[in-house]
Amino acid sequence: MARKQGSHAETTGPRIRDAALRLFAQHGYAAVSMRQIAREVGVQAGALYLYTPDKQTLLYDLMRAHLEHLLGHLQLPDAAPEAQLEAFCRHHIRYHIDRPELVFIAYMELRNLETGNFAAIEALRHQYEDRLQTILKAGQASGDFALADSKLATMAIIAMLTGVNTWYREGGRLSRADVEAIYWDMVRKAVTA
Amino acid sequence: MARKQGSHAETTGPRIRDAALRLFAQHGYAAVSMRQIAREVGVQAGALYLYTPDKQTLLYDLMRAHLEHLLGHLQLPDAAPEAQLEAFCRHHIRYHIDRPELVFIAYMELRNLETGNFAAIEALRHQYEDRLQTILKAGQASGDFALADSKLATMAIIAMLTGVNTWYREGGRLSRADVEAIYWDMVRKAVTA
DNA sequence: AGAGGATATGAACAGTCGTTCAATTCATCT
DNA sequence: AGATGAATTGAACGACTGTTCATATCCTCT
Repeated sequence: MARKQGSHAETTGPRIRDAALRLFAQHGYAAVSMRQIAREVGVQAGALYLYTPDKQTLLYDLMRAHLEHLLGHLQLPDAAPEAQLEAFCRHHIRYHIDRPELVFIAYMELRNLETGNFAAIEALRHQYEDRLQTILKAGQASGDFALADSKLATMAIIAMLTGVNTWYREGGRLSRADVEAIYWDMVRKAVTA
Repeated sequence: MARKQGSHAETTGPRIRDAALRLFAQHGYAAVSMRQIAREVGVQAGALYLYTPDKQTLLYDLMRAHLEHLLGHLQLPDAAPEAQLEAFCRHHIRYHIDRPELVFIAYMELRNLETGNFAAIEALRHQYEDRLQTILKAGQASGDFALADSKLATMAIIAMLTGVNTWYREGGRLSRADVEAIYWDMVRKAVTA
């Protein structure tokens, strides 16, 4: 007994990642079984292993793709620190609003990564944080920003911006442009001299 | 076969909650088995059920106790909005620094609560958020604060402050008083007119 | 000394877990 | 038409899951 329909090799892979993403975000990595993912895709559990070596890699690939995409799309203008910071904030919020499930997983499931995978993801995360801290330090040096501690300010800003995903829902009271503007205003005031 | 030593009724209960707290925080609720918790306490799995009706209640009780404690200890001075906001921020940071594992669980394991338990926890969380939003609205009314949106500012401030637990480690570069002061400075600037 | 209750054990239950693999089906190519 | 190989099934593996319960032990009270 095998396939009931034609071949689906090109679509099954992405559909597995989509289902895993959705289910991991909803119930958590540990609470989701390979059989649940398979059912969602409309396939038997064994078939998943044609597309991923194991469950752990399924999680790791989702997280790595997310962080590489986040880093790759961060384009900062060759401008003053304040303009760079604005670009960073708007990029961060926009990206997070567009991919709530990926963002959620990348933060929540860190502890379910095996040692080597965890280190790789953490390295990417630090790269991203460093981009922000570099901006803040430049602003300190130029006198544009007044910060007691650039590392702490980095973490505070990222936490604040990422928090948008705890409440923002598409079609709500505020548009994405509103949200960007309001958050940027608070960040600007918090760091400005 | 049964107990090897004397009775431990008064200590076993708390030790189970401690072990559950630590293990849930480290590996996640779904990834921790009752047998792991029992092993940590030095007891067989069956004995856990003398102290909790089931695993779910173990989680729920931890989260409820945490939020009730957080709310119960929030004493705001009868003063101007800025002084109230400072008290709120310092309380929040202090509380979070002191109980990183409880805070972590209360946020991360929301999705593992059954419907009724989830609603109860969410109600407590909203109560806490409302305390902050009330301060912010008062500041808006008095002209002390300049906020585009008090609800959004509430969420932004809480996210920023809670983020302290992603990086703060006891005995690190900054003292708890330093951290409180730096965060409060950023919040004050972000909301001030 | 003996009874009674609180505390704990350890085996058992039925179910689920991630993963493997021989067998099977289908599309494509010759 | 027949062969090839990719795609998939479904059964099976041993291990582990939360929970229950008869049984056993120890402390306390009489």
